Amino acid sequence: MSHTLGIRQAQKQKTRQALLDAALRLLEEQSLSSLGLREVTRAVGVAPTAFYRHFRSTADLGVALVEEALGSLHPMIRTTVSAVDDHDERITRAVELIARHVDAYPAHVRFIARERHGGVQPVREVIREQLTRFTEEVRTELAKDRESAGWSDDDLLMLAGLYVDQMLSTASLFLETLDAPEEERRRVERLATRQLRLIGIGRSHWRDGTT
Amino acid sequence: MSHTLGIRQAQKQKTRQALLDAALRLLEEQSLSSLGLREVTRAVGVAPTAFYRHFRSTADLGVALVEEALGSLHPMIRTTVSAVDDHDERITRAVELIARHVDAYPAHVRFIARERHGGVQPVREVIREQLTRFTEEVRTELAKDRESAGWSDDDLLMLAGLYVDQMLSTASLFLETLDAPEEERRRVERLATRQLRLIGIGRSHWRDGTT
DNA sequence: TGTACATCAGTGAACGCGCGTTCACTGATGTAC
DNA sequence: TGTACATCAGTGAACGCGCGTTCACTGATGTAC
Repeated sequence: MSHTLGIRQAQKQKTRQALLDAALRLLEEQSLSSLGLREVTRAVGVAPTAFYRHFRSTADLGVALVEEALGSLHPMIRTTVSAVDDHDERITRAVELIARHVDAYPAHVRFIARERHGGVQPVREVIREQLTRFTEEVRTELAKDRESAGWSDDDLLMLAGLYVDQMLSTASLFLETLDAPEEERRRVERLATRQLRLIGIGRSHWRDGTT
Repeated sequence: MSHTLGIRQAQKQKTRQALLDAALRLLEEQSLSSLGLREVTRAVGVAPTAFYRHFRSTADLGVALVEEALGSLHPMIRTTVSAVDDHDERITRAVELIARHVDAYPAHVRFIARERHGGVQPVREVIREQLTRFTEEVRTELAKDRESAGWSDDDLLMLAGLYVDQMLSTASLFLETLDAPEEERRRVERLATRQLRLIGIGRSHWRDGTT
């Protein structure tokens, strides 16, 4: 830590983070388009006007939350998809990774699922951009497999899209098992594993006779 | 029409439908949890208090919208999935059906995509129930294929879930192409077709060597 | 190290506004005879 | 067919409340010399 922040900057950061944290908690039970600025400041214990020192609006705060939720996820995706050679091993790892991520950051996952198609346009847009990046990163990793020889970039992107959709859908199912018996969670794990396996089988026989 | 409604009942139905239509239009640019009762009645041109003659709350209206959006879809799904024997033909038909449905009812589709993970619990719940029904219906249709011989009910449900997820994701992509050049729509058509085809290939090789 | 001035995160009062909900009502429609 | 009463979809005034935003402010932190 060579360049320590001044006291003033550090305090500002702290308040900003408190606003983000409070908003995320409030968003577990409502959507961004109904989140009030006063609601957030009340939860933090600062004056309503303090909000404007950090964000222009709740939509602006939402954009910051997207970056907090998805920004740090890229390296993780990358290493998981590429990690192993054995297919079943890779699938098991991916499903476990998703389960652990949902456990660790349930509010972030719920926020993304909710606002991906939510009522706040700039937030939808920035989520879409991040998911596009993810899909392209997955394609890059898939391209490295021996199995991808002869695949067009376009077909690889199609496959990557299928995987990303599948991961989001699985994350959303895991969210619903947070307050459910362990049995439910194992059911979802098994379902997601088989779905990924079926996609993998489709991949390995893609254009078998047509090339 | 043997049992005509009385004048009073007919007028009531008309107002109720006007409220649903106005709400659906307003929901194109916001989510249900921020939709105001006064907003809806203002758009229809009735007094705010008239709202209570039809719905207990905007959440209640949301539940009615889900039934309007998804209730009538079951026979359509059923016939499309089963219709044809040829795989590619079936896929082409399904993708076209989705495209046409999104064209005809964009606001309904957007509403379902938005509120599926939205901030209003009873609405989420009723959407989940409908989607579960769809998945089970798709399983029933898949079970009729010759190809499904030897498949467990559980595996068929897994496959049906994959198809339903895929259809929702495709509908959502088509939504984004409504104001885009025709070229974009054809791109989505092609993407969805290939993804469904890949899943179909996975299906036909499922457990090739393990049974 | 000390002093004088600049910066700026957070304050608190005030505003106008639209919200959901209550209530007693009106008058067209429905029903019983 | 006509009359007397019941029903009930939609009205309009009123309420208390929390909202987003403005503004001049305070006082701790930062900076220049």
